[in-house]
Amino acid sequence: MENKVENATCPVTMTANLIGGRWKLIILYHLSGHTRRFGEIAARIPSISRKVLSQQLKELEEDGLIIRQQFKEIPPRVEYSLSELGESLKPVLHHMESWGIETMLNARSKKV
Amino acid sequence: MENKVENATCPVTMTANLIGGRWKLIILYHLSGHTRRFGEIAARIPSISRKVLSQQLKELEEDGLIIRQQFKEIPPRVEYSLSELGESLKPVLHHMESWGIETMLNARSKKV
DNA sequence: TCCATTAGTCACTTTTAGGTTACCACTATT
DNA sequence: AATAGTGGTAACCTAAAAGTGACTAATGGA
Repeated sequence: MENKVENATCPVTMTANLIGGRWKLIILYHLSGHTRRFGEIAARIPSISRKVLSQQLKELEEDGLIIRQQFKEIPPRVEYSLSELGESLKPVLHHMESWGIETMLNARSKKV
Repeated sequence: MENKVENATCPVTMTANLIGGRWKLIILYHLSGHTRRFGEIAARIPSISRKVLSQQLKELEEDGLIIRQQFKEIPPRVEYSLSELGESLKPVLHHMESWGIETMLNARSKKV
Protein backbone atom coordinates (compact mmCIF):
# COMPACT_ATOMS: atom_id res chain seq x y z
CA MET A 1 0.00 0.00 0.00
CA GLU A 2 1.13 3.55 -0.73
CA ASN A 3 4.00 2.30 -2.81
CA LYS A 4 3.92 5.40 -4.97
CA VAL A 5 4.74 7.43 -1.90
CA GLU A 6 7.32 5.11 -0.42
CA ASN A 7 9.21 4.40 -3.60
CA ALA A 8 9.29 7.97 -4.84
CA THR A 9 12.44 10.01 -5.21
CA CYS A 10 11.14 13.28 -6.64
CA PRO A 11 8.20 14.79 -4.74
CA VAL A 12 6.77 16.55 -7.79
CA THR A 13 6.81 13.37 -9.81
CA MET A 14 5.24 11.49 -6.95
CA THR A 15 2.45 14.00 -6.56
CA ALA A 16 1.86 13.91 -10.29
CA ASN A 17 1.67 10.13 -10.16
CA LEU A 18 -0.86 10.22 -7.36
CA ILE A 19 -3.24 12.78 -8.79
CA GLY A 20 -2.28 12.59 -12.45
CA GLY A 21 -4.23 10.86 -15.12
CA ARG A 22 -7.36 12.10 -16.73
CA TRP A 23 -9.80 11.49 -13.91
CA LYS A 24 -8.28 11.49 -10.47
CA LEU A 25 -8.28 15.20 -9.84
CA ILE A 26 -11.90 15.40 -10.84
CA ILE A 27 -12.87 12.48 -8.66
CA LEU A 28 -11.06 13.96 -5.67
CA TYR A 29 -12.74 17.26 -6.35
CA HIS A 30 -16.17 15.68 -6.19
CA LEU A 31 -15.29 13.91 -2.95
CA SER A 32 -13.99 17.12 -1.45
CA GLY A 33 -16.30 17.84 1.47
CA HIS A 34 -18.76 15.03 0.69
CA THR A 35 -19.09 11.34 1.15
CA ARG A 36 -20.52 9.99 -2.08
CA ARG A 37 -21.80 6.71 -3.40
CA PHE A 38 -20.40 5.15 -6.52
CA GLY A 39 -23.46 6.08 -8.54
CA GLU A 40 -23.37 9.66 -7.36
CA ILE A 41 -19.81 10.10 -8.52
CA ALA A 42 -20.67 8.51 -11.84
CA ALA A 43 -23.61 10.90 -12.23
CA ARG A 44 -21.43 13.92 -11.54
CA ILE A 45 -18.80 12.86 -14.05
CA PRO A 46 -20.95 11.64 -16.93
CA SER A 47 -18.07 11.28 -19.36
CA ILE A 48 -16.28 8.59 -17.35
CA SER A 49 -17.25 4.99 -17.88
CA ARG A 50 -18.12 2.88 -14.84
CA LYS A 51 -15.26 0.55 -15.54
CA VAL A 52 -12.69 3.29 -15.50
CA LEU A 53 -14.34 4.95 -12.52
CA SER A 54 -14.04 1.81 -10.44
CA GLN A 55 -10.42 1.36 -11.54
CA GLN A 56 -9.51 4.89 -10.57
CA LEU A 57 -11.30 4.62 -7.24
CA LYS A 58 -9.40 1.46 -6.52
CA GLU A 59 -6.09 3.14 -7.27
CA LEU A 60 -6.96 6.16 -5.16
CA GLU A 61 -7.81 3.83 -2.32
CA GLU A 62 -4.56 1.89 -2.74
CA ASP A 63 -2.66 5.16 -2.67
CA GLY A 64 -4.35 6.07 0.59
CA LEU A 65 -6.15 9.13 -0.71
CA ILE A 66 -9.72 7.90 -0.29
CA ILE A 67 -11.62 5.50 1.91
CA ARG A 68 -14.08 2.94 0.64
CA GLN A 69 -16.84 1.86 2.96
CA GLN A 70 -19.02 -1.01 1.88
CA PHE A 71 -22.37 -1.73 3.49
CA LYS A 72 -23.76 -5.22 3.55
CA GLU A 73 -27.05 -4.34 1.95
CA ILE A 74 -29.04 -5.31 -1.05
CA PRO A 75 -28.95 -3.47 -3.39
CA PRO A 76 -25.31 -2.79 -2.57
CA ARG A 77 -24.17 0.50 -1.14
CA VAL A 78 -20.61 1.74 -1.21
CA GLU A 79 -19.52 5.12 0.03
CA TYR A 80 -16.33 6.91 -0.84
CA SER A 81 -14.76 9.73 1.10
CA LEU A 82 -11.43 11.48 1.42
CA SER A 83 -8.94 9.94 3.84
CA GLU A 84 -6.80 12.09 6.09
CA LEU A 85 -4.19 12.17 3.36
CA GLY A 86 -6.84 13.08 0.81
CA GLU A 87 -8.06 15.86 3.08
CA SER A 88 -4.55 17.22 3.31
CA LEU A 89 -4.58 17.54 -0.45
CA LYS A 90 -7.61 19.82 -0.49
CA PRO A 91 -5.70 23.12 -0.22
CA VAL A 92 -3.67 22.07 -3.23
CA LEU A 93 -6.84 21.29 -5.18
CA HIS A 94 -8.37 24.61 -4.25
CA HIS A 95 -5.23 26.35 -5.33
CA MET A 96 -5.49 24.66 -8.69
CA GLU A 97 -9.14 25.57 -8.93
CA SER A 98 -8.53 29.25 -8.17
CA TRP A 99 -5.80 29.35 -10.74
CA GLY A 100 -8.09 27.74 -13.29
CA ILE A 101 -10.87 30.21 -12.63
CA GLU A 102 -8.57 33.19 -12.90
CA THR A 103 -7.01 31.87 -16.07
CA MET A 104 -10.40 31.34 -17.66
CA LEU A 105 -11.60 34.79 -16.70
CA ASN A 106 -8.45 36.37 -18.06
CA ALA A 107 -8.69 34.51 -21.34
CA ARG A 108 -12.23 35.75 -21.77
CA SER A 109 -11.59 39.37 -20.91
CA LYS A 110 -8.65 39.43 -23.28
CA LYS A 111 -10.87 38.14 -26.07
CA VAL A 112 -13.08 41.28 -25.87
CA MET B 1 -4.39 29.00 -29.48
CA GLU B 2 -5.27 28.42 -25.85
CA ASN B 3 -8.31 26.41 -26.82
CA LYS B 4 -8.12 24.33 -23.70
CA VAL B 5 -8.60 27.49 -21.68
CA GLU B 6 -11.27 29.04 -23.85
CA ASN B 7 -13.37 25.95 -24.36
CA ALA B 8 -13.28 24.80 -20.77
CA THR B 9 -16.31 24.70 -18.56
CA CYS B 10 -14.87 23.25 -15.34
CA PRO B 11 -11.74 25.01 -14.08
CA VAL B 12 -10.38 21.93 -12.34
CA THR B 13 -10.73 19.85 -15.46
CA MET B 14 -9.10 22.57 -17.48
CA THR B 15 -6.13 22.84 -15.14
CA ALA B 16 -5.76 19.09 -15.18
CA ASN B 17 -5.79 19.10 -18.97
CA LEU B 18 -3.10 21.77 -19.11
CA ILE B 19 -0.64 20.19 -16.71
CA GLY B 20 -1.76 16.57 -16.89
CA GLY B 21 0.07 13.81 -18.67
CA ARG B 22 3.23 12.15 -17.61
CA TRP B 23 5.70 14.86 -18.48
CA LYS B 24 4.29 18.36 -18.40
CA LEU B 25 4.65 18.98 -14.70
CA ILE B 26 8.22 17.84 -14.79
CA ILE B 27 9.01 19.99 -17.80
CA LEU B 28 7.44 23.04 -16.18
CA TYR B 29 9.36 22.29 -13.03
CA HIS B 30 12.65 22.32 -14.90
CA LEU B 31 11.74 25.59 -16.61
CA SER B 32 10.79 27.16 -13.32
CA GLY B 33 13.25 29.99 -12.83
CA HIS B 34 15.41 29.12 -15.82
CA THR B 35 15.46 29.56 -19.53
CA ARG B 36 16.63 26.30 -20.99
CA ARG B 37 17.58 24.92 -24.35
CA PHE B 38 15.97 21.83 -25.79
CA GLY B 39 19.02 19.70 -25.11
CA GLU B 40 19.29 20.89 -21.54
CA ILE B 41 15.73 19.87 -20.80
CA ALA B 42 16.33 16.51 -22.44
CA ALA B 43 19.44 16.02 -20.33
CA ARG B 44 17.56 16.81 -17.13
CA ILE B 45 14.76 14.39 -17.94
CA PRO B 46 16.70 11.44 -19.33
CA SER B 47 13.75 9.09 -19.43
CA ILE B 48 11.78 11.16 -21.92
CA SER B 49 12.38 10.59 -25.62
CA ARG B 50 13.16 13.57 -27.80
CA LYS B 51 10.04 12.98 -29.84
CA VAL B 52 7.76 13.13 -26.85
CA LEU B 53 9.67 16.04 -25.41
CA SER B 54 9.17 18.11 -28.53
CA GLN B 55 5.48 17.14 -28.63
CA GLN B 56 4.93 18.17 -25.05
CA LEU B 57 6.82 21.43 -25.51
CA LYS B 58 4.68 22.22 -28.53
CA GLU B 59 1.51 21.59 -26.56
CA LEU B 60 2.72 23.69 -23.65
CA GLU B 61 3.48 26.48 -26.08
CA GLU B 62 0.08 26.18 -27.75
CA ASP B 63 -1.54 26.34 -24.34
CA GLY B 64 0.36 29.52 -23.61
CA LEU B 65 2.33 28.18 -20.68
CA ILE B 66 5.79 28.44 -22.17
CA ILE B 67 7.57 30.56 -24.75
CA ARG B 68 9.76 29.19 -27.48
CA GLN B 69 12.49 31.43 -28.81
CA GLN B 70 14.37 30.28 -31.83
CA PHE B 71 17.71 31.81 -32.82
CA LYS B 72 18.82 31.86 -36.40
CA GLU B 73 22.14 30.20 -35.77
CA ILE B 74 23.96 27.15 -36.89
CA PRO B 75 23.93 24.80 -35.07
CA PRO B 76 20.38 25.68 -34.09
CA ARG B 77 19.55 27.13 -30.72
CA VAL B 78 16.09 27.15 -29.19
CA GLU B 79 15.32 28.44 -25.76
CA TYR B 80 12.27 27.66 -23.72
CA SER B 81 11.00 29.66 -20.77
CA LEU B 82 7.86 30.11 -18.76
CA SER B 83 5.38 32.61 -20.12
CA GLU B 84 3.52 35.00 -17.85
CA LEU B 85 0.80 32.38 -17.55
CA GLY B 86 3.37 29.71 -16.82
CA GLU B 87 4.92 31.93 -14.15
CA SER B 88 1.51 32.35 -12.56
CA LEU B 89 1.39 28.60 -12.19
CA LYS B 90 4.54 28.42 -10.12
CA PRO B 91 2.88 28.89 -6.73
CA VAL B 92 0.57 26.01 -7.55
CA LEU B 93 3.54 23.82 -8.46
CA HIS B 94 5.34 24.74 -5.28
CA HIS B 95 2.25 23.92 -3.31
CA MET B 96 2.22 20.49 -4.92
CA GLU B 97 5.90 20.07 -4.19
CA SER B 98 5.54 20.95 -0.52
CA TRP B 99 2.67 18.55 -0.18
CA GLY B 100 4.72 15.84 -1.85
CA ILE B 101 7.68 16.37 0.46
CA GLU B 102 5.53 16.32 3.56
CA THR B 103 3.71 13.22 2.42
CA MET B 104 6.95 11.40 1.75
CA LEU B 105 8.41 12.38 5.11
CA ASN B 106 5.27 11.25 6.89
CA ALA B 107 5.21 7.92 5.12
CA ARG B 108 8.81 7.31 6.16
CA SER B 109 8.43 8.30 9.79
CA LYS B 110 5.37 6.07 10.07
CA LYS B 111 7.38 3.15 8.76
CA VAL B 112 9.80 3.32 11.71
C1' DT C 1 -43.55 -14.58 -10.89
C1' DC C 2 -40.94 -10.91 -12.54
C1' DC C 3 -38.81 -6.63 -12.45
C1' DA C 4 -35.94 -2.83 -10.53
C1' DT C 5 -32.10 -1.65 -7.94
C1' DT C 6 -26.62 -1.00 -7.22
C1' DA C 7 -21.84 -1.60 -7.68
C1' DG C 8 -19.38 -3.51 -9.81
C1' DT C 9 -16.69 -7.43 -13.20
C1' DC C 10 -15.51 -9.85 -17.67
C1' DA C 11 -14.24 -10.18 -22.41
C1' DC C 12 -13.42 -7.72 -26.21
C1' DT C 13 -12.29 -3.65 -29.25
C1' DT C 14 -10.64 0.92 -30.10
C1' DT C 15 -7.95 4.88 -29.08
C1' DT C 16 -4.06 7.19 -27.33
C1' DA C 17 0.54 7.68 -25.59
C1' DG C 18 4.91 6.72 -25.92
C1' DG C 19 9.20 4.45 -27.74
C1' DT C 20 12.85 3.43 -31.62
C1' DT C 21 15.51 4.23 -35.30
C1' DA C 22 16.90 6.79 -39.05
C1' DC C 23 17.38 11.07 -41.10
C1' DC C 24 17.85 16.31 -42.23
C1' DA C 25 19.69 21.22 -42.32
C1' DC C 26 23.77 24.20 -42.17
C1' DT C 27 28.17 25.66 -40.73
C1' DA C 28 32.82 25.45 -38.45
C1' DT C 29 36.48 22.68 -37.51
C1' DT C 30 39.89 19.09 -38.48
C1' DA D 1 36.32 15.31 -47.33
C1' DA D 2 34.58 14.05 -43.06
C1' DT D 3 32.72 15.07 -38.72
C1' DA D 4 30.53 17.31 -34.77
C1' DG D 5 27.04 19.94 -33.14
C1' DT D 6 21.66 21.01 -32.34
C1' DG D 7 16.80 20.65 -32.64
C1' DG D 8 14.07 18.63 -34.45
C1' DT D 9 10.66 15.30 -37.97
C1' DA D 10 8.85 10.86 -40.34
C1' DA D 11 7.67 6.18 -40.36
C1' DC D 12 6.79 2.54 -37.84
C1' DC D 13 5.68 -0.30 -33.69
C1' DT D 14 4.13 -1.57 -28.89
C1' DA D 15 1.87 -1.00 -24.61
C1' DA D 16 -1.28 1.14 -21.82
C1' DA D 17 -5.63 3.36 -21.17
C1' DA D 18 -10.22 3.72 -22.05
C1' DG D 19 -14.76 2.47 -24.13
C1' DT D 20 -18.75 -1.10 -24.91
C1' DG D 21 -22.11 -4.30 -23.85
C1' DA D 22 -23.44 -8.14 -21.39
C1' DC D 23 -23.72 -10.08 -16.96
C1' DT D 24 -24.20 -10.97 -11.66
C1' DA D 25 -25.92 -11.12 -6.63
C1' DA D 26 -29.77 -10.67 -3.33
C1' DT D 27 -33.82 -8.52 -1.93
C1' DG D 28 -38.28 -5.78 -1.85
C1' DG D 29 -42.21 -4.70 -4.11
C1' DA D 30 -46.01 -5.03 -7.97
